[in-house]
Amino acid sequence: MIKFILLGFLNYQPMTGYDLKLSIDSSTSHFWHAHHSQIYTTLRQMEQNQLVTSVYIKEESQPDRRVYTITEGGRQAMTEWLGQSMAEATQIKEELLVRVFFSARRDPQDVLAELRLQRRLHQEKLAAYRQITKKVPHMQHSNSELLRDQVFWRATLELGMRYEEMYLGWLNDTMKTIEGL
Amino acid sequence: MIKFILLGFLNYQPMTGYDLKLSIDSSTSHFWHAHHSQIYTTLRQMEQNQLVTSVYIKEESQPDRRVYTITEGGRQAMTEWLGQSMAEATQIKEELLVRVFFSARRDPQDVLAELRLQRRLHQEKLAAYRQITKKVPHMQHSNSELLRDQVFWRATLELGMRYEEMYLGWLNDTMKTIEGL
DNA sequence: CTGTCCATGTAATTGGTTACATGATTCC
DNA sequence: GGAATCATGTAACCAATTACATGGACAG
Repeated sequence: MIKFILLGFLNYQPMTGYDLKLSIDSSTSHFWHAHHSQIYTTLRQMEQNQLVTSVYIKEESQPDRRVYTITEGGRQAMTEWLGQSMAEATQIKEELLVRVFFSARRDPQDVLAELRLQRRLHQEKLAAYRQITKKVPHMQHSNSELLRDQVFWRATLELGMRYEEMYLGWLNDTMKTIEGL
Repeated sequence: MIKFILLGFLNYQPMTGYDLKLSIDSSTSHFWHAHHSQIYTTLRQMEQNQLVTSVYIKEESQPDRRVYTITEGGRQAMTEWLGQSMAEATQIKEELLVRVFFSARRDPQDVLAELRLQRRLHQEKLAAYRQITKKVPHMQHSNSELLRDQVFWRATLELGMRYEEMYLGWLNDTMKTIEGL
């Protein structure tokens, strides 16, 4: 999966592993994150499979960099991947729900404390999303290609925000239910 | 993670790997699923770590079964795990959002078709959740311990439903946005 | 006679996380 | 003097998926 995120970004412009890590952290990490170790190793694999090429650039007074460029084969692989629609809905993996599921025998006060902590964390996430949304419109007067991209980027942000709002509502209601026990 | 789901169920009663698979499929799979291969191998590991014990039961005219029972150590491990609250919010992994993020250059009709397909899948999920909720109240007149469990089970179901509703709303709105391009 | 249910496992591989490891520059 | 930024990698490990493998009972 991370392979296609890397191809997606390299399709815009050549980049180093480090740049890619920054790009991911500030955009797709909300729905798909990666550690630098995985990024570097995946890029190497992709080079072996001729999806990208790389040049090693010696710098003075700065660390050397390895710049990756997407190949025609890489573009094809990306187009092909986007070409066939996902045929299933993603299955959720939520550790907190596992914990809630088995929480009947726990001290309700402990459960409430945990949910309160989660509420704080999700409030922070929501606030972070809102910060990003404020920044995106600044690019409004750019070319139409970027404008098109922004529509789709915003859509992903939008889901992130609705998710956090939904989650916060659920946390509050669940806390009320537990208080009423 | 799957370890604690298995401990959680075995805390109710002794079970075989097969039973555990069925239990997971009909309950926690909405927020944490597992293949039978993982369940069987994890149970073996857990036995080595003395969290569970097993007895092999020879059956006639039915397949033999291996019944697992939780140990005192297993109970402790579960209590300890529940004891320390999660300190982070779970990070989402949504393949569809990766696809949407990089969909600006795709034919909008293809994107719309994909989202429509997703809508159908999520509608089915929501319908399935609603079916389950209808069945749970049947156990209303059971003992208070089970009743307490049900509160927490319902809470997880509730998040599942809200999630699907939110997702469907987002799909519809995103489709509208794309149609307007 | 075909498919589904019951029931259990192993093996291979991929994907992802955590830890280890280095080193210069710049800002406070 | 210390922390943060830039920049790249390897190694070990754990978790999870997919595929391989078997076989009787029973219902349609």
